Amino acid sequence: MKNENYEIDITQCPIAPVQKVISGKWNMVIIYFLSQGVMRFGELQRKLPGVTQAALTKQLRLLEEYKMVHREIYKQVPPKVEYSLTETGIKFLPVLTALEEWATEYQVLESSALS
Amino acid sequence: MKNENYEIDITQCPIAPVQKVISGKWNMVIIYFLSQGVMRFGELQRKLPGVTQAALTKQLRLLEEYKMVHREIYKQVPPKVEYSLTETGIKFLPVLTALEEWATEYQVLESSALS
DNA sequence: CTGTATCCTACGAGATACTG
DNA sequence: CAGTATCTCGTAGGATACAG
Repeated sequence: MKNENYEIDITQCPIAPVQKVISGKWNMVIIYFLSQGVMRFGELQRKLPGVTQAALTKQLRLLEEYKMVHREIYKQVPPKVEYSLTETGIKFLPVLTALEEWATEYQVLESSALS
Repeated sequence: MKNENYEIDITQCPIAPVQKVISGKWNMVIIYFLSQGVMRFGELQRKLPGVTQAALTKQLRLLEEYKMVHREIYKQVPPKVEYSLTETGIKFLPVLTALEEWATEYQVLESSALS
């Protein structure tokens, strides 16, 4: 009961199955920041202006489910939770780097060639 | 009136501004298929099982706006429209390749390490 | 501090029917 | 063939309040 409702099953396109991982408003941004090191919930939230606790939590749970991020809970008061990339998440970084490079170029285009 | 309503403006994360380009259910898949060559509307639709004309059209218009795809209209009856990647779109391919590689590995994980 | 639990709204995207 | 025009629905994601 995890991807039964996900109708994209195209054998012709290898990226279709992982489309959900890269979608989502904050996914990539979260991964980006986590690539710089382990972070606590609050830290992460402060990095993402405009995200609400509820939204951030939901996104993190998703990324956890996708095995992208690891959640380390410290049993203490006040609570402390640290997020970090998993092996799979780390293997994803080349994608992020490529995207980052492209984004930089793209921005140049946007400010020159576009209206 | 194009990104005024797009509140992510984080200077700290370079990929935030292009997040919209990679989101969307079909964007990446479309780019993937267009990377294999110029395609007509109908061809593209047949490649994407489950997509409706309305949805595909909308996505293509978006990708056009993002300067990712080029739309070539042949003034004739019946109409013929060909879609292809722009320069920006082609520069994006490394990202797609990286994602593709990762996706392949990821699939392996999903079928072995996951329940 | 790090969450849940609701409520609410905007938007993506499918279904369907119609046009040049 | 390649679109538009509506309608509808599900869901992502914001606001807010409360909890351990």
